[in-house]
Amino acid sequence: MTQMKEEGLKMTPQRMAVFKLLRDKKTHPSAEMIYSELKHEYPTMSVATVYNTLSTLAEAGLIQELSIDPNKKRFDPCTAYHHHFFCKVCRNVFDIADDPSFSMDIVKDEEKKIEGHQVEEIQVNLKGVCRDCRKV
Amino acid sequence: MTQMKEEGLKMTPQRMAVFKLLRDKKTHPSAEMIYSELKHEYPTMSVATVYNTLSTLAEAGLIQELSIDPNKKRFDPCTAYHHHFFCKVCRNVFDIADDPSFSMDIVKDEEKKIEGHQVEEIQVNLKGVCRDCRKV
DNA sequence: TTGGATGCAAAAGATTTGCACTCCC
DNA sequence: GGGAGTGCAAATCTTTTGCATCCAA
Repeated sequence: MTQMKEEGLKMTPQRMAVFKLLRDKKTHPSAEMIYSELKHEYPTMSVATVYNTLSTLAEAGLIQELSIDPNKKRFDPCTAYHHHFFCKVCRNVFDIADDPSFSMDIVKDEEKKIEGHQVEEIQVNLKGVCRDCRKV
Repeated sequence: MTQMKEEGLKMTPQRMAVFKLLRDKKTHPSAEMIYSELKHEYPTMSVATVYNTLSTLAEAGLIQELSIDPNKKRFDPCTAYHHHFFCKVCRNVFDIADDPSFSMDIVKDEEKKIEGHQVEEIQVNLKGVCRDCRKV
């Protein structure tokens, strides 16, 4: 939580609540999901604040914005490199460990260029049906 | 273009126009971009038709829906496996060849499961600043 | 002929914006 | 005290939906 202070961000209750909720959940929630959960504890909190906070935290590199759910942005408190799996049925996002038998060399070198483009970020998105939904 | 017929889809002028435009452009346009371009040639075409057509073509496997632009869905007429690069400055999407030094074994096996999840689709998304925007 | 496709407008869902007020540093 | 952060509502942008009409097969 002190990482926020290190980044020069003001430690407001709202920001800490968003950051904490993101860390406590493994669901990679969207802004709306975060808002729904927090408004019980912080009845005056507004959606705008949630959106503001999420982009501030993402810019500071404390969280990661995922482009895996086709309908909305999802957020991950873990910025270490790993893959994600999106279930087309339940729409949950799962973390996938960066197994060596299933990784890319490129990711080891953040400064690498590809076909002349400066790569700053890599997201590996798997989609399908998750283990829970397959059973149904 | 005959692929549409093979998939049992009606060959309407609107569908053919969307499919053709997608093939002629390398920009991986969004629905809105496609609509803007086509409404000159087909003044009565509606956005709904563009959206309908895109999801129909995607379901039939003739095009691919990309989750790389955080703000909107983008579409790719090439369904062969390859990576994509998204420029945060100009917001263009570039194709990246699936170089062996930069690929994943997993993609060779469409039926593979990962951590119990059934994988149907893989998208590798690179983000950063494209070669053209770096020069500016 | 006829069921699927289209066009239109309204609605829904996600995100942003403007601005006055608040409160962290 | 000052400026960043917040709350609220309205606006914007993307996508979906309902329904009457149309047309490819």
